[in-house]
Amino acid sequence: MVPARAKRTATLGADGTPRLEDVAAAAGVSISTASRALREHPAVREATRRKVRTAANRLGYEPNRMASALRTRISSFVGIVVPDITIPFFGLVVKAAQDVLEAAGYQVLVMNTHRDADQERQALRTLLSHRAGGVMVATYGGHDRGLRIPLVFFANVDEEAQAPRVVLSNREGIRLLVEHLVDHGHRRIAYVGGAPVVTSGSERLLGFHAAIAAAGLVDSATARVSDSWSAESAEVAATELLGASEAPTAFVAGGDPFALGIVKAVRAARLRIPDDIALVSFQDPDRVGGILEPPLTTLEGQERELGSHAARLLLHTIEQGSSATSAAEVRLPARLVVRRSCGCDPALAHDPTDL
Amino acid sequence: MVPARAKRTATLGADGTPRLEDVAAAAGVSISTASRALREHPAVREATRRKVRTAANRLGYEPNRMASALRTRISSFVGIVVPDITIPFFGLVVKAAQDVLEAAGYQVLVMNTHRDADQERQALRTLLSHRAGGVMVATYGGHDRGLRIPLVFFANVDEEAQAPRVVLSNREGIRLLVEHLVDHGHRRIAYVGGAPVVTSGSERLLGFHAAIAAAGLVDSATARVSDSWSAESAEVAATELLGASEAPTAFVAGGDPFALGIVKAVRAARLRIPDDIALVSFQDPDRVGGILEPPLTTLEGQERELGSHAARLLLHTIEQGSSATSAAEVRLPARLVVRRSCGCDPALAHDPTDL
DNA sequence: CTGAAAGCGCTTACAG
DNA sequence: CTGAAAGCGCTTACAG
Repeated sequence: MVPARAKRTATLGADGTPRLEDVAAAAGVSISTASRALREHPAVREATRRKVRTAANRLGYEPNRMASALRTRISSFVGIVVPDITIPFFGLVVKAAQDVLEAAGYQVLVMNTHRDADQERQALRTLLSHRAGGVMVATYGGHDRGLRIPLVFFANVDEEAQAPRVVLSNREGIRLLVEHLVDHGHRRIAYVGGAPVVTSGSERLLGFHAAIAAAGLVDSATARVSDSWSAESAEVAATELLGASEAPTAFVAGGDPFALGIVKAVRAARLRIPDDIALVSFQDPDRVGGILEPPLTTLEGQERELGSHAARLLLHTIEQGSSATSAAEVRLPARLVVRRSCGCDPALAHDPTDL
Repeated sequence: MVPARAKRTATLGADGTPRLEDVAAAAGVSISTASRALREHPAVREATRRKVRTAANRLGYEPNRMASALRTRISSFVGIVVPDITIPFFGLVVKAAQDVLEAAGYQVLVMNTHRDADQERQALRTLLSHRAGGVMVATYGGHDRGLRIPLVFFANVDEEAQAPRVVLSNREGIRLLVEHLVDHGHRRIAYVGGAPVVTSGSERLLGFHAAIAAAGLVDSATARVSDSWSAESAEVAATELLGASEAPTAFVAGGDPFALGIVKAVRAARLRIPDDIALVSFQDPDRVGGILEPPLTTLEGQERELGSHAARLLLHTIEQGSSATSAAEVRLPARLVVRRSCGCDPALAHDPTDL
């Protein structure tokens, strides 16, 4: 004879976790009823619901989302594809996106591509194999336009693709930076930024050329560009520019690593910022604030806005189904944050034209 | 009559993606054979294999990993639970772990707990519902000891739990830092670090008291502690300590935000590092290097080692099954990196006792 | 070497 | 209000 207790012990699933079947058995109802009760289906008597919930709690039942996703065809995943999650900019964007995506019930799969189109392709395949409900990507060119997943681009975009996107005001931002230097009286302004192989590289570079032209300055080979987005490459470029005969009096950095490299080059040349050389940057390498001396005049960081906007846009795109594949574009406005590296003393004046 | 082409067009699965069934039909074989062919099963004729592969490629077939995971009971997920992925320390650890985990065929689900035990519990439940094969956690106390998932702790550990762990040499590291200051001749040394609610907080604090005692110094309420791990809290604490009658001549920071707060407090007091006040830190807030002036004497960063060790340990634990739940502990050795904030001039001498 | 059938853990029309 | 049955897309003994 089997002891009474043994009858109570549920026969767990083969993987050791209790299944719906075990909950149903423990509650003395059918599997269908157990399923409905747990998902608050209205057509379940309150008493039954309670019985089932109690059993589920007692067994520590946690529904298998792989199984329910398979059955309902509702994915619980969304992918985010970035060059590298340890780059602070992307880390912050991903975090902001993750917060809204998780609130919507999705689990986020973050994939790093290391700025490599092949790895991006691979990441997208992996996401497809997990039947991600949608994907956010900051592209390096590796996505396949025939991909059958709702997709939104952020930061780095494939211009040709028919997909919604949310981007920074790259050109406009660089223009604000250049104009500010011009207001300070600078005429020989150099640019060090990312290579135009990706949106953030190309739009900022274009923006620099346009702004220089608009200011009526001569644009004489003072733009340097790097594939690696490294401080080292920027340091080399800035050192070279500083050593030229007609050396620049001011630098525009096309991103935080570039600003850092420029700072190092200027220090190595025993020059001072802003006294000898002015510096403004698209992004601030000193994200926590207060480390870098002097603090940099930059654009306002918009990682959170970028991430949450892109996430909401993706959610929207997923809901739409494949019906409306309009290529909505959200462009976040650029705002200048004046600090000291440009030559301003924010404590005294906010408008550099007052100087 | 159906046109010939229609017969070729596979009937896709209800979610629009081709299924194994579609590949099989296109290749003119059974579903079982298609499955075997795609997974390189030896008992499949080369010609058949080729037919199937061709069909799969033509259709853009990507196996549904949810379905295969369900069938094989082999999870494709592993979870990593951290306080906040945007904290550089955790970002780097996660990245390193992700690299080894992905190489082993897993997808990584990163969960943020915001230093909240309840959110940690919730994260673990979510991971369970996705039938993660294992979990790496830097705990804030929210994990359930009855959790049925292979688990390894990293950085922040539950001492009571029976689980493998990989941690920094917190005590030893702080001792190296304190001893170095003592070698510089300091006698009034203050500590600002994290609250002892988590391993990195408690072990470092304990390490400070022990090191001070070992050096024969008086330990007079010069240790300040913060729950928030914020630079702001450290700035307040350091300002207070600097204003005291017997003000410290040197600070030990229990983590990077604390170092930053101390730097700010010292600057605000118009004191210089290291001339007026020496500073050493468990971690370097200037991760890219070269921003902070003077560069900080710290311990060597071990994020990559921590991440990859923990990942490998988890992989090992998963393989073992539930059989061997030994609580292996890996403790990474602490190494001092002498820079300038302690008073050393690394260009002149590496051994401070030479000064 | 290949195929038919069972089953992983769920959900949901369809009956009752 | 509840249950039996089919099926999501796979894999894998079991026959042949």
